Amino acid sequence: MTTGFSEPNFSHVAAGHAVPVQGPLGSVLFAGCPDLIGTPFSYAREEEIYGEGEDAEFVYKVVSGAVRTHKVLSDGRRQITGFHLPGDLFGFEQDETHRHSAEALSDTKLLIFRRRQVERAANHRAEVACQLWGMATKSLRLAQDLTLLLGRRSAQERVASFLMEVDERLGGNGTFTLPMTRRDIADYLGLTIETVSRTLSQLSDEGALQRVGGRQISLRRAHLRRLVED
Amino acid sequence: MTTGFSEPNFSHVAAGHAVPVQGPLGSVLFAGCPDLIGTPFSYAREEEIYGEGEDAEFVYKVVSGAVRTHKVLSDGRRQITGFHLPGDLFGFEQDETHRHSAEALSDTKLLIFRRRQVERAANHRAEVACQLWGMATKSLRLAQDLTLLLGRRSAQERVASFLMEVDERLGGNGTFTLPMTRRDIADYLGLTIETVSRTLSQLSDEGALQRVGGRQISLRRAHLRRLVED
DNA sequence: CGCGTCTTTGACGTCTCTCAACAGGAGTGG
DNA sequence: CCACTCCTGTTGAGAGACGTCAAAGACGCG
Repeated sequence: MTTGFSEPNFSHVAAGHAVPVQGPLGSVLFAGCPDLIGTPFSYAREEEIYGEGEDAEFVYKVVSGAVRTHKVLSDGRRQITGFHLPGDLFGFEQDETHRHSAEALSDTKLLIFRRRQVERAANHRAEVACQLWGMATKSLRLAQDLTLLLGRRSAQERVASFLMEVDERLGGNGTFTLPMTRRDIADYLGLTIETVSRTLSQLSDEGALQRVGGRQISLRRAHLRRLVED
Repeated sequence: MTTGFSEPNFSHVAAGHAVPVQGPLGSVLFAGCPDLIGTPFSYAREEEIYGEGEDAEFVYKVVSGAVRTHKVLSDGRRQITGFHLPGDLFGFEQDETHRHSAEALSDTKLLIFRRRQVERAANHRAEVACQLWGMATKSLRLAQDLTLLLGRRSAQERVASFLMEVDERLGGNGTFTLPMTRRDIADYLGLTIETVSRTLSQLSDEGALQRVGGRQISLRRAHLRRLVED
């Protein structure tokens, strides 16, 4: 099942992390709209891209690196609503302000678009509006998958499901390095870092995966799949 | 319980009531597109509108009544992903099949649109595509709010937040009758019916609300608001 | 009135959280 | 090269919130 990574939002864009980064002028985002050329921009690890409540002036597309978007309560509880990898578009809002925050997981390159320009293009070109509609629909489906995960799945199911999703997004060969900390994982899965850590140890003991250090993981996918059957 | 299987007999209904189309909220859906006239259709309480995995041939707009959409796991665990009230559009998918099920909470009237027709209209008219984009974005925002609720809020916060949301969507005067069962509430909030019931009793004991029978509720909104501050 | 469904309440179990200590790496400076 | 610190991750013990199981009350409907 899906754990809510936002996937590349336009099917004609090459899928996965191995997207060849086209030069800023070669971006196929909003193809056919030469006026919608994104501006390249770089962010350092843990750098904030925008904060909740700020004016939503720009829209962002990941070129390389990774981004998380999240919401926070006043007492510090945090819920990550999505991880965004190369090819993903994020930061769109209906209102004038962002309803969540966005930060770079690692050193990250983005393309930035002026929201007003994108909206104007959508108003005039059905093709662009349909792309945006499709993007929103896809994000919605991912959010609803996450809803099921958070509302009805155990800690073990959440972690197993998460690992399989990461594997898929990062190449799907069963071996990868987690690009985020335990805290990010916990705040995405609605758990604590201790529960995430314990669950990983338990999965390792059961032979569902092998670990090298904290981040590098090899999955036994058949084993994991049995744990999250729906 | 539902015995009647809803099989939208299109031509029959269309013949019966070819009616001008306008939502009760006054919004005209797909204005300026006379070819996008929805067909009225009625569903009984608890009747299935469509099921997970079925072909997504139609899109639906609520005229009166209420609808729930949900996902289920093979062992019966259920997560309601949304309640849809008059004016809401639901049932749109990116793929060819529905990723969740939809049922009528109470006797419900809908407008049914052929998905292909809507998509064709969106492809030609930026105005229509923008409407669809806006509705999808609104649903997305609600889904992300639910994500935070499920991932990081206590049972009391979930129930209190839910009650305020229902109040708002049902007029916002603080007194209303819940249109759904405890099971629906529980499956929406990621809790059990016992926990929902106990939490309601507790809120009542604390003076945060008053109850008449099982469904009718008067909120002390100032009190409730303190419980869900973010 | 009788029956089924929905809701409430109680007793108990358990999964996850909280609090706390410790281990392993990476970076820094002596 | 080693000592030190910071940061992330792991593990343990105990607590607490919510779930499970069970029974009884409330409500609606034929």
